[in-house]
Amino acid sequence: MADDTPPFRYTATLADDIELRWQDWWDEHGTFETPNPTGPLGDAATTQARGEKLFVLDMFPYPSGTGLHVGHPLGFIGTDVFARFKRMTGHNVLHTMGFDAFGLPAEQFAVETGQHPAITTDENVATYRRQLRRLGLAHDPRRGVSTTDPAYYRWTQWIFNQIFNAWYDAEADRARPIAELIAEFESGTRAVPDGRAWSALSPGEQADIVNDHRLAYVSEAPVNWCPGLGTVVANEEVTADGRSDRGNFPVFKRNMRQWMMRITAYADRLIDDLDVLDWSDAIKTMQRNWIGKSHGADVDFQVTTTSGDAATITVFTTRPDTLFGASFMVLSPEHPLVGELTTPEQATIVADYQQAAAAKKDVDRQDETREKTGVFTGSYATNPINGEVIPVWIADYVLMGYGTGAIMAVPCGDARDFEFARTFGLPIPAIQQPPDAWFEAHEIAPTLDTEQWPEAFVGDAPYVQSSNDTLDLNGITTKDEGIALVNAWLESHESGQATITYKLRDWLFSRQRYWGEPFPIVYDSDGRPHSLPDDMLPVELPETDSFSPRTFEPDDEFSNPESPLDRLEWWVDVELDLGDGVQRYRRDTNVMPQWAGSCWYELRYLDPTNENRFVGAEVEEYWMGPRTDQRPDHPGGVDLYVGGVEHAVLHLLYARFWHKVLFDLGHLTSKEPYARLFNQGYVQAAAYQDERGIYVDATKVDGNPDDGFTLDGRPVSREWGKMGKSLKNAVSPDDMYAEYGADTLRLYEMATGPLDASRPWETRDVVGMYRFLQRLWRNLVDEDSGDLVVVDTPADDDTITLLHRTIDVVRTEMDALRFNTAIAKLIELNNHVTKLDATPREIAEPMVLMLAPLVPHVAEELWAKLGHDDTLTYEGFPTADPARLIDDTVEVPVQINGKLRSRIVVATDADQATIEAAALADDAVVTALAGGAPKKVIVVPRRMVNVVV
RNA sequence: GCAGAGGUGGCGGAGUGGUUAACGCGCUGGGCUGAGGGCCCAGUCCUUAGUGGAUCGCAGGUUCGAAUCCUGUCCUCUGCACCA
Repeated sequence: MADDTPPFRYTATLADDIELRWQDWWDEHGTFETPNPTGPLGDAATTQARGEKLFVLDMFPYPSGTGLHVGHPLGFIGTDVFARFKRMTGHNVLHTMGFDAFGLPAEQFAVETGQHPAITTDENVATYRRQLRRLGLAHDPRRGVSTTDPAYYRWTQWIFNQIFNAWYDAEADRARPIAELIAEFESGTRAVPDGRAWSALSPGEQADIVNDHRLAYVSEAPVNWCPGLGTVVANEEVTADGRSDRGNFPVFKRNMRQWMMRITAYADRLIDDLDVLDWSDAIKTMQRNWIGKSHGADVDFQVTTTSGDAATITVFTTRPDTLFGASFMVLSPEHPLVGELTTPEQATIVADYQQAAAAKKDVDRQDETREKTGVFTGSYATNPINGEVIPVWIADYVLMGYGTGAIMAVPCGDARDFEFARTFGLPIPAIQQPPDAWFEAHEIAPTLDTEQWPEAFVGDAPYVQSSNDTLDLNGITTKDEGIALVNAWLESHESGQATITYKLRDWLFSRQRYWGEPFPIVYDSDGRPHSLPDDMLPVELPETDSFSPRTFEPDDEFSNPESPLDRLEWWVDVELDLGDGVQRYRRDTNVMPQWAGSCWYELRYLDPTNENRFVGAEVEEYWMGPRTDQRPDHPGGVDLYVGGVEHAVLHLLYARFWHKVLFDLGHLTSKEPYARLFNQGYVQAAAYQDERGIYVDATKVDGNPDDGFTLDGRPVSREWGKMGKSLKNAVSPDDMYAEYGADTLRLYEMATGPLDASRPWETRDVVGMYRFLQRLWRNLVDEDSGDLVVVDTPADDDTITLLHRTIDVVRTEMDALRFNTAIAKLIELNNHVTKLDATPREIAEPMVLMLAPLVPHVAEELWAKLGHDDTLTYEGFPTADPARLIDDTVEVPVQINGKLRSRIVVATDADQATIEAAALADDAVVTALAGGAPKKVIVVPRRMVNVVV
């Protein structure tokens, strides 16, 4: 900077001074502390005075070791602007931020640096807090919880116990305390599964039955074992190509004894309640797809095993109406009946096929482009609906993990079955008459001879060749009707039943890692789990230096998980009195997955210091209770939740599940955690790769799109990607603070586009918003003296009108989270003020207030210079005078044949005839008419006139 | 393949039946300033320079009038994917 820069110009240095000063002021005055109606943070009077409640929430940030980049705070700034705006329009706004600090990446970072994860986590959190504070976010600092704090995870463990000590009553369609289940067994109102009397069971047998009902249960089941991570992971954490979400290691299906959460009990409610959520259809669709509910039927096919016994193959189908077209069956190679159905002649070929299928990686098995493969078992089954004897095959396109692991193949109506039948020369009977248009599209004449069909017909069409002695579908045209008739027939003939299946599996909840919440569970000498009572919580994570998990070669499928906690014999072995006198127990050595802490954090924000309850009942009802005043079916929950789409199925599904359990058990009044979800876009940035395809540091690249890009003289190629460490294109907010200040950064991020759109980061564009703030500053402050230059003389009429129009638009746009257009309007107003001889106070004050949510520091500073001695946080947002929104006269475009030819000025309330007369008198129109009469004149008052000649 | 979102100046984006292109960046010229930077003004599709013409992925259509509505088509992004 040169010496002659005016001392009070709005420079980065001045911005830095203003911003730090106001951040301290806000902290000292507790400006952003939000009162609760009651409880530890209770202040009923202030709560009342602040106005209607509003809970604004950002997705729980995970404090990574590399600190923030400018892409992270996009949503944080958006929620801050919105929350500040709402404070100024009479709302009691709750907005805070804590940290999701447990989990794999924290632990991996700790392993890399050799530091204990507790230390690195604390450092990372401190860095995040510093960087976020520097942005001027108006968070209530008292509520910023961390999941790694024992005072926090004490309640995470308490919630686990609630889930453990609950079961799902399918009849009541809700979770209930496990004690009520035991009471039902004891009283005999609920029958014991094997029919014996409850009192006849040993205590151990009783415990096993009860444990089988719990919402959190230990089970030996196929799980995703990831040797590269040394832990099992949930289905949701496995990518489509069978690798781990974190680390991209191979994942293997293995039977292991693990903790599961019975999320499947909630499948229907998780789908149905999507209807009452204000979420995007895209996210709702993703959740529905993940839950994957499909209606269909289980159909029983009778077979005779090679040893002559009768057996039943049950298949699941969504199209029982096509049963008449089932011409063969296909079992998964892993299906338990395969052995008994394989004839000696086929034994070798079947065994070979099974072996080949087992050896295939999931990746290969899911490659749909490959040829259909499969082998015949040698056995035949009977189609229950028409008595046809059909061959039983095995093929790896049928998966054991879905439905029953067996399908009936209806090749005429299913693309895969069709392809399979063609490949192996199996019959393809037609059971529907496709419409003529279908044949035309395939350029063949209509025929039921499927030999001529190029592919399966999938859709609604009249059934043909679909009848037996007691059922006739022929002529029926809708599949719903067909399904209903076949289902009824199957049930009355005891050959099957209507049923529903889900793709959703129970949630695998345990991890063999160190950096997570320990389970509040111990095992007795029989190996049965017991939850620890409240007064033994929290179960603190034990101190140890050996926090690294045992990991394996990523493809070492048959390795076994070893939890770091297993090694801590002093901690694992305990003597406790759980009611039956002091006994020895072994602690559970798993830890919870990272999702646990984020399943309920929004509830702890409400009442972070409550030591008696995870959240006070009245506090929860105040902040999250159903807003039936807004709409009758409002489920309750956070008023605005902002975050990226990447959590569409993981976090959002898990959190909804926990919330519903807590709701069922009577701990909450809201039945959903997040009433409104808004998905922000991402900040993308140019990333560069060298000739080897390795990403290089984007800040060191020279060049431009026309001449190409280089690094140290060598060419590099450019692409756009999500900003982050892996693409080496991160820009730190610290650099932006230093160069322009936080207000400029905030403004730039909000101005580059609507909040839900992804946008490229261009550091060189930031200067535009910096200049805007400089012009704003100069309109109010003398750059040489620092004195206010605002005058108390009234503003002229045009300026006042512009002010009110700006207020009108800015209010609407901010309320709708469209900050980019609000900023554009404010720039226009400021540009107009720039042209005035002096800035009238009656313009300056509302302009500063309107800018306050966006650029709070400079707004506070100007507000103070304008003579106010308190923060503007709770000042009323300016209100537009409706009379100022309408002019006396209006300029109306005059079109001739739809082309703009002239403009006329008429009174705003002029009637059609007056406007038409004025238009016809216009020179351009007179010329165009050349003395003739117009064919037609269209007049839209206040909008336009169109003269057709 | 299926589903969803989207294609607007050199760039990010406004505008969703009525004056197309708000606001910002970049670029060009001029002015102020000792240079730099900054600020101010004008311009930035074509143009024979006209109160001219074209234009919102492409092609049709509806309408007095289309970026906006409809049909088809191409492309991009996101999600799902042998799910029975």
